[in-house]
Amino acid sequence: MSVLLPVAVPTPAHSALAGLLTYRSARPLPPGTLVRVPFGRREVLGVVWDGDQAPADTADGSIAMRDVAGVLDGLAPLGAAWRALVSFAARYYQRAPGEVALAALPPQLRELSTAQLARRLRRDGGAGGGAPPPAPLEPTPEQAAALQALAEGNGPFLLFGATGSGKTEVYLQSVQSLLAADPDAQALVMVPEINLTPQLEQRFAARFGAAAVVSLHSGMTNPQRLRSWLAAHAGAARIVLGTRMAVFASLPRLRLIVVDEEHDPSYKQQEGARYSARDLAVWRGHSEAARVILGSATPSLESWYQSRPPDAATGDAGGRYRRLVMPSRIGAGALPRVKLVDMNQQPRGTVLSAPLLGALRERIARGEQSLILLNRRGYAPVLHCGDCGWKSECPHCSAYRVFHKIDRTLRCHHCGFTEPVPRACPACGNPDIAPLGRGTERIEEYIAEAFADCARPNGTPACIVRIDADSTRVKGALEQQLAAVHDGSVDVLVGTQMVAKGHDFRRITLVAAVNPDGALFSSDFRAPERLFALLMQAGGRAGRDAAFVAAQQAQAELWVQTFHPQHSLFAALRRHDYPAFAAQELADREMAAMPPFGFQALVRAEARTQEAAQAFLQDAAAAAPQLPGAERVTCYPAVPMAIQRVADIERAQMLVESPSRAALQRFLTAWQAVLAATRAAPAHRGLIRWAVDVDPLSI
DNA sequence: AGCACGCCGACT
DNA sequence: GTCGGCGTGCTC
Repeated sequence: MSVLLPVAVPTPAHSALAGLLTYRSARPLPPGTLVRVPFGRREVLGVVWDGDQAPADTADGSIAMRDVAGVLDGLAPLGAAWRALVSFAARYYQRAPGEVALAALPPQLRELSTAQLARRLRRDGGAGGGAPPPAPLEPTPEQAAALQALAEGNGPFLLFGATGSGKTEVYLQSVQSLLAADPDAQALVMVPEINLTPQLEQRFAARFGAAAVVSLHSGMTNPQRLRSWLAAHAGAARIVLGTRMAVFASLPRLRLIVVDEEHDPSYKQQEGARYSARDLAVWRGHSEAARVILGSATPSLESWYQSRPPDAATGDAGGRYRRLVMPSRIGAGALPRVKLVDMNQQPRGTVLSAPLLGALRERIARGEQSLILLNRRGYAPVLHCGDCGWKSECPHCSAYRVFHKIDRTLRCHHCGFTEPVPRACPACGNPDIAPLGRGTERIEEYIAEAFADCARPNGTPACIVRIDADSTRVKGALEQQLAAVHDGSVDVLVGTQMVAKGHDFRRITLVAAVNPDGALFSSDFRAPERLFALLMQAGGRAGRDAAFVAAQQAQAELWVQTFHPQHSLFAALRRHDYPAFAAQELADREMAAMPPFGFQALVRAEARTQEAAQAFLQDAAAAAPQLPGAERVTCYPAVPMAIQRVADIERAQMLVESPSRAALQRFLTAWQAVLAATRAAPAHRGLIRWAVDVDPLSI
């Protein structure tokens, strides 16, 4: 006598067996139980899933079912809420439930045998524990108002707080009142980067005791991750602090989710199941009746729009989030003065303008620190005429076409419109047109030369340090370089956006963005949003130490060198006015039916040849118009990806768009089978793989 | 994704 | 003659 069980196993993303598999078991096992099951020639970890009758494909006896090989007893089954979250994520992001489920579990669980796990559980059994008496801080009036609104409403909340307004203290006190009110409750606190978890962990551990707090992020070793995961799953950990992966933590008594810096792109997973941890956090909060707080000084336009207040004049009922505002900086200096340098007034080819150079030299002479921000993101190149300002806009879209070096074409990644690269500027005939931002490779060398003759107050030469992905490749290098900045031995710090995040450079009084224009005119429609956030954040770093700034009798400054000083982004930046920037950007997005007013998915295909990759996408789209939802969905032509070839594999993509999220969802779900069938057709032999990215961050 | 099976070039 | 290249096919 045996029972049949649906089991989520890590099946490959796009194979015929994308769903749950059926196994036999000698005894019934509740959903959520972890099991080891034979799969082909190996044995894998699986999760018993929901549904009590055997799936149709196993009922007719055409598939020989195999027996569950082992049960990981001793571990409480994963809860219904967790399974619902995984099911939703798999459905929404178009992946197999097993793939999402197994990716959400700590890797070491996959390797541990039943006996090893039992030993492990005995050892870690006593982890966790009561919190020591917490020491609350007196909240400012703004914080008190936010906390009261948080306590009274259900959310989700968008906490719109300036850099230095004390958002973290609001998180801490929200968690604190939750833990005090409910002795079992758990809180999940997410941050974008691994670098930020140790700092935040210290603050939480200081407030709640080290035993109550565990971390979950990819920088941990597998045993550490397992330990944290088990503590959360058992309810021993009251607070889980982690990066995007933590959104899938098993938290049986979850009551509060905080997403700090909610606008940060690193909340979007960029491989495998491409989920947005911020969006899943909102879904999870709703599903488990947990309060959700999204916090940012420069919210994502999605969250900002979603938190708009009702408008009686237009009859707009408002967004689903509740917006809480904390505009004041505590204990920090005034916001930095913004200085725009019009690069049109500078000699051609200027890297650092004379006024900026002068300001930097002054700081060195006074013994103050400066931060120079380089924009070196791999934006898909947009062509540009240095004489008349022409840029490679798409005549059919409000998007910029991308320069493809490989076949010297300009392609719109939105609608697919393609032309050969013109010989000369179509607007003014200048033959010298080039990708925007060309020549920036030399910036770092130039900066080193520019300050070679500069001396600090004590006469020693100025110290210039560069921090970026290259200079920090060696483990510990970042920490070492940051320490040098903190102890004051560095005068000018040169870096990419990674230095602007989270680090508190209190003695920096000048921040300069020397080449931000690429983001104003980018093929990526979210680039302006990211630039604004970066500049606001970097500016917020400057002059945080009010006493230091006052002692220097200087106001912190944020310098921006641009060929477009009249751009509305800079006008808003000058006033530190995120709402004005967001209003303008949202108006543009609405005109173009882009997110949050439209919904997108991207299908990517990889093949031996570009033709094969595109043909697959075209054929799959050609077979799509009858599918449910298709009447409200637009499939654009397939285009080569911006980075067209990687390791001799050609890559193409197709944009799929709809004004309705539900229609897009229905369409994508139905389309999976078509894509799989298209892949299987003999005509598409050369195709290597394909994958769907729902709500892509860039197209 | 793994991990097989299967059919063609340079080695003991 | 084998060892090993990676093409393609399967996994309840």
